[in-house]
Amino acid sequence: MPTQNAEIAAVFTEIADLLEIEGANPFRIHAYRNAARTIGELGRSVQAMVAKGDDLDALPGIGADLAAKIGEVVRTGSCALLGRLRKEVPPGVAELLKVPGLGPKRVRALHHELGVQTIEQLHRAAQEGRVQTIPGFGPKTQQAILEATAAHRHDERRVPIGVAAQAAEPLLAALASVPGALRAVAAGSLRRRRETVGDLDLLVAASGDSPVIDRFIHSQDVRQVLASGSTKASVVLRGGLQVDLRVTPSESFGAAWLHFTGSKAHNIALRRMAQEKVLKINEYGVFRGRERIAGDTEESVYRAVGLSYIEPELREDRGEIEAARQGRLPLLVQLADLRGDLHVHTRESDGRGSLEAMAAAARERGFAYLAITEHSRRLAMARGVDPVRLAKQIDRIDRLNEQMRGFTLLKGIEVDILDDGTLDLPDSILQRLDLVVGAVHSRLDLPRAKQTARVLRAMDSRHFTLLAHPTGRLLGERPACEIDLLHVLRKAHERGCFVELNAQPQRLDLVDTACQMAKAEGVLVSIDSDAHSALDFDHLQLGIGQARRGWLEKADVLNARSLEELRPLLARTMG
DNA sequence: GCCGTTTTCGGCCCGACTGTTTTCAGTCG
Repeated sequence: MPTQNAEIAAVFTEIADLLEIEGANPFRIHAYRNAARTIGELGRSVQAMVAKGDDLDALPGIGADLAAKIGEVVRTGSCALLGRLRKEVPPGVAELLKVPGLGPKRVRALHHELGVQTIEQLHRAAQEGRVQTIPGFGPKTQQAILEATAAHRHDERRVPIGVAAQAAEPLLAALASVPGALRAVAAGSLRRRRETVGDLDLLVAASGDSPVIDRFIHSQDVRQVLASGSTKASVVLRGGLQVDLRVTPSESFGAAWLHFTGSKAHNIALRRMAQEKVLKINEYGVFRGRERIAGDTEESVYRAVGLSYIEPELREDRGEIEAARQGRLPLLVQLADLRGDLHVHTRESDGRGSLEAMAAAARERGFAYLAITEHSRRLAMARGVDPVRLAKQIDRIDRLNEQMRGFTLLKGIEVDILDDGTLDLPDSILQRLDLVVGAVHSRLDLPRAKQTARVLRAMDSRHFTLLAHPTGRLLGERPACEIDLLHVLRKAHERGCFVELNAQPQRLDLVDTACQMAKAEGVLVSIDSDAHSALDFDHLQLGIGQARRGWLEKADVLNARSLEELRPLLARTMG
């Protein structure tokens, strides 16, 4: 199997991490990170480009040196620089960078002064009070480290769904091409679109003599084979992800898919229903006595127990079985329902595409509108705009809109909600916009009452339209801030404004249960990419998955509205 | 390490906060 772009990106990311701990030139480090991002987001296979002899240094941020290193990684799977760095920095130390509050300097100090090499050891050192003995570390830092490492240990094995989905794609393609394989699909939490995935569960329908398992365990991506039999195999990929593969005959495909999709709680509830009807469900089908009465499709299994088909995203035993029984399952929102995107950046702030390029990309996806929402001045690092620059962009958008037919750019801003709940830009400029997306980027550590009051005050602004990434959480990196979401949602309903489901893979903020809460409170959810390049529109698929887990239907989604329907909804908040 | 030149070396990412200081280093977004 090919060297994935993601693997090359991982090599460069690791190099950057290790260089950082060594205290290398920050711009050199940045070059490696930038290259990792470019390659990770590239729509084409870098390996294929190397094979064709394409000029890699034509890619932005890739020069002669990095192009050569890419070639090296494609050929050998690694590169000499990484090998050298790994010898100099013990394994695990780079992991310490993931602990919130720890950067390269502190990691180096912890390693040199205390010999700490793993998050586990760091946790113990903090518990034993050794961290605060290092110069520059005090009791508060030690306490913060203690809490952060405790949280980190909790879910360290799960990967974000964006990563899992990307890993699954080439595996499924390879499996489907094995002789005798009829169909290869994802199951498990990936198919249920959970925001993080522990193991990848893959299912292949194949004839009995198909060499699916053999090909799978001998593929280049596999680092370790944990188990391998005639119908299932478990392996660990080079990236560390565990993959469980099941092979099933096609007559049992539906039952197997249902079984391995789960969730466990959903399956148990289903089997209980079947028992009442004197039926038995397992991964091979639905049985009455010895007679197999269903199982080739999932629909047939549900039908056999008197239920309509339940979408995978709902299969959590959170009321979906009762809803199916009563025929009141939601008709879940789909990617194709989205008519536009209300949170997007261009290179005017920290995005990478031009206004025109982002508009073209949105249009290409069949969108009717796109809101341009740069950061505001407070976020200086992201080149946030001040009123003067924003006014210029407004004029540019007006001119651009005059040239376009059937597509509209909306004038917006992702304005910072300051510590006291005021907005980072004056009303005089906000009133010229079609929508104002408000976001918290600082002081995510405020106590619940203060954080809530801060956001409520921001919503009091007559121009406030949409609350971006409402909890600020970053998967595996930063927990959600303390905030009373119910209170915020009720305020949003009262003010006629909206909340966002930010579809960035590391955010997916709101969580599924909060989507349900928004729906219950009558607050429309905007599913936005927060795109910083044209490729980021792909993230919307993840947002849709999350929304579906939150039982959202087309009618619950703000940007599933046509422009004509959207305008008055935005206007209502702007008066 | 890349880039863009006034073509071969200097600029690239900056403001605010926190905790630890006694004037600032480290981290974050």
